[in-house]
Amino acid sequence: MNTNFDWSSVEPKWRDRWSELRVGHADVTSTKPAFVVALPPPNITGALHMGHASTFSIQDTVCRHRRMCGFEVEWCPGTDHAAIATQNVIERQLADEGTTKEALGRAAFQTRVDAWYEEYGGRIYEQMRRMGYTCDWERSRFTLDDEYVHAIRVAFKTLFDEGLVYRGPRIVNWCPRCGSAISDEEIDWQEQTDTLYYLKYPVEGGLSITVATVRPETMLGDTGVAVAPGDPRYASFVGKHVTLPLTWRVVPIFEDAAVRPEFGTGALKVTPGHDPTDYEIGARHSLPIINVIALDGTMDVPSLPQFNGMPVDEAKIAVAEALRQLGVLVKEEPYTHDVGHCDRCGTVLEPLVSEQWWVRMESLAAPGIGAVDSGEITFHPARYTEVYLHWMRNLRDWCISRQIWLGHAIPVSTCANGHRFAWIDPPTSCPECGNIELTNDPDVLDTWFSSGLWPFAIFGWPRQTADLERFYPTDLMVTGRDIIFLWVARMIMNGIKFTGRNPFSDVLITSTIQATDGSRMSKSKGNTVDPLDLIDKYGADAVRAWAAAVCTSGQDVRFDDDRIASYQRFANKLWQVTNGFLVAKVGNGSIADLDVHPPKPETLRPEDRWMLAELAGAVRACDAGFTAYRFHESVDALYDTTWHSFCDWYIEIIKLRLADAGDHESRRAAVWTAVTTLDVLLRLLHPFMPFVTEECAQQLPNAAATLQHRSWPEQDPVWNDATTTAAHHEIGEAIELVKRIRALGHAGKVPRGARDRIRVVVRDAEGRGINKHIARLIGGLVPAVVVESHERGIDPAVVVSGSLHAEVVIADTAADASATARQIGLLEANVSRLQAQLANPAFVNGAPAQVVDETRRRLAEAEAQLELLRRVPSGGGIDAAV
RNA sequence: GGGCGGAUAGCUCAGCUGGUCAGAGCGCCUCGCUUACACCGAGGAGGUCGCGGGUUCGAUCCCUGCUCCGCCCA
Repeated sequence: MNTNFDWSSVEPKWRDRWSELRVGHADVTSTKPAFVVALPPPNITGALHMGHASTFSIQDTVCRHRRMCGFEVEWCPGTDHAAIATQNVIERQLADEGTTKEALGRAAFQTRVDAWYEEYGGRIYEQMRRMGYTCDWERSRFTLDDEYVHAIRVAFKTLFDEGLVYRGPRIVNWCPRCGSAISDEEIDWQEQTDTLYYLKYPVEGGLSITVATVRPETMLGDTGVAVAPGDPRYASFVGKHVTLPLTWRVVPIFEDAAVRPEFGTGALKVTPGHDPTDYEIGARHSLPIINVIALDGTMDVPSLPQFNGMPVDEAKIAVAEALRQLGVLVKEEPYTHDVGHCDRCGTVLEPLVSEQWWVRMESLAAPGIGAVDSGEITFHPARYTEVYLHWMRNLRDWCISRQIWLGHAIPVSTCANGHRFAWIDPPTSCPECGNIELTNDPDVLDTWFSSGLWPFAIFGWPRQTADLERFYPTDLMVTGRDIIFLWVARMIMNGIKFTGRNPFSDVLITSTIQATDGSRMSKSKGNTVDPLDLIDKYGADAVRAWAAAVCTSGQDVRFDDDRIASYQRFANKLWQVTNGFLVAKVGNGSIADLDVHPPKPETLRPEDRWMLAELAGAVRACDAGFTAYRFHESVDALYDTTWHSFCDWYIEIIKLRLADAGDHESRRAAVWTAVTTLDVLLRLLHPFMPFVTEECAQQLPNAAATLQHRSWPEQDPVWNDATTTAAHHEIGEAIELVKRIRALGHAGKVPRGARDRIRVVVRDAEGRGINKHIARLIGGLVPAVVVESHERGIDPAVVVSGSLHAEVVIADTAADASATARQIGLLEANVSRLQAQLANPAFVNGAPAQVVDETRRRLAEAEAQLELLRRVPSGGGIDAAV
């Protein structure tokens, strides 16, 4: 018989149960207050990775919590068509088959895509179910759904008609492999070491000026040389002209603030056609733009056939060599810098000017800034507020067109008469002139354009659906910080623009999961961790609890097997105390035997109230964690209370009472307290560890079909009343005393069967015996016999805890004075420190009275304890005090 | 170049608005297979809280400089 928690058999059972009960489904007609989360849609053909596991787990935890708090929770899941990523996959497949998408044609290519979606689509949903997520699966959305496409077209047409979307030539980040523009936010910057070339250009009047560049091949497209304003080295050059070698073009020297005088020589070659900064400089000085690099990443310089058609890498060498021949290349040195790569395929990006669709951001950004600036939308942790605002205040127009085949076609057509118009339903004629010869725009939309509509498009916008009415705006957005710009910002701007409302009120940015060594997890490095493997190894509960315990501090988190394992052991501990102890032992194997009629408060023993007070603390800490989005505080408090307060102390304390069948009233109070405590803890833990808590709760009396139907625990007045507070203090002292007795070298090592060799006398501060109940309780916890007095002439070891102290004697063994001596040493150090503090008039006068009083109290207590420890062992006459 | 975050026990990390805040988990050492749990229990060792200044009666916690990591923006 397996005596441990077996998640592999328990998890499928509860997944099915939650599904049957439609736990995740929200009733649009419910009268409960709504709590809504829009799941950031993962790629439809992707696999669950650690980033998903952490952000999704937290969303599920919050949703489960809110359900128990009485909210109608809508957690709407969905998937993204991931155009570039999917197209890359299909293209690789085609390459393996020795063909290309162009050879295949659009229609056949689409068939391949559909087959791919068919085969792998929805796989991630299965993986999410394995994590125990309670999304509203019945409302799941896909960004290629007809209804969603409709929303995208309406949004686009609105922007188009208002002039907020335009088409025009501008510099873009071009991926030669994908054959498409990508946005600034999709650049993967990688550090690499190249050569910095110093080129000495002739200047009119026999002078020369030297520029530094890592891209000599672009000099074929240079149209100027810039220096920093007021740079004394070049003051006399400004206004003169340079004759560029090779092209023999004559270009001006001028000043521009973008030039960093300390870089290179302080003179910058300006290539508006192939560098974003240069493009802006060129615009400021009306420089011509010359394209010298084609869309396929080869040189496009027909007038220089020796370079024309050459890949840029080769051209760089060739141009440098040609310049060297001319004596223009005067110096080379290694140079390390960041180079932009396509974050989808890793190809080095080529900045170049091309015709694209753009969104004017200014008027969209302003209200998006206001919503966060005013506090209507709150970021957690708060420091991301500034990150967001800084980005929003420096927005450039957003390139939304992509030259790929897969995705949402840009809903724009042009008629034979040149009228260009946006449409919602595919048009048959020009709305302006009726012409029926229409040409559709060949580009597709950036996927972030479509997913930026997510929080309202999922509920049917632009139609005024019941869902939209009920569930929008949403409440919480949980995601990683890498997509604050790509996504969160766009959702906020779009939400305000199209619905007039903020799409959510709170944004929780979770930490990034790093590899064990602190490096970035990536497939190419081969250091990724598959969450499904973790589930197999430790159970979904452990993975989820770990995610919650670790992923909300805002700091990056290193993956840690051992830490996850600790939550797996915790799940086992919960299962053991429930099934192995309460049900099997206390209940004699049957729930029915767990007599849990509420006892009269006066029959509760101090230790019962101690447990309830600890429980109250757990509820408070757990609630505080949820409120502040600091879930590790919740998890830590629940872990500690469950394992240490409940299992280590309370259960151990009541074992004697439970064994005493004669005292029904006491037994009932203990069973009730234990079951009540466990029931509350299970409910508190359920959002974090849903499987094991369901399994355990099912073993308790009056179980509901699922903990999701139970209410969130609220504190009972009894947990916090004066009697309980006093009991908490009293038992706390007793527990501390037990720890100190155990810490006596001998006591800890005496075999349990020989406990009568150790005798303990427990007394209060005045040296009187303490009440029998507490004495018996202590006796049950230490391997010793508690007696009323020692025989004359034996020196006991003494330990002290608050108002209690214990004198310990071990038969046939000299008293271990070292523990006592050590405690004396600690107390002496403490006393002198506190005395010094109180002797300082600046402290007594300057510190708050409360702090001074507390310091005095601690000093008095330490002195009293010290006095006791010094007196008793040497006094010898222990029994005289009785 | 600008900005943000981090530097606390051997490891991974908690420590919210300065006054028991020096903690947890894992690892390690010593005991114990005690009738829920060896996926366990009891006990223990281990840190001048990166370095230098400063503010304060008092700083891991505030300010400043420095060093070393990581990230973002340019």
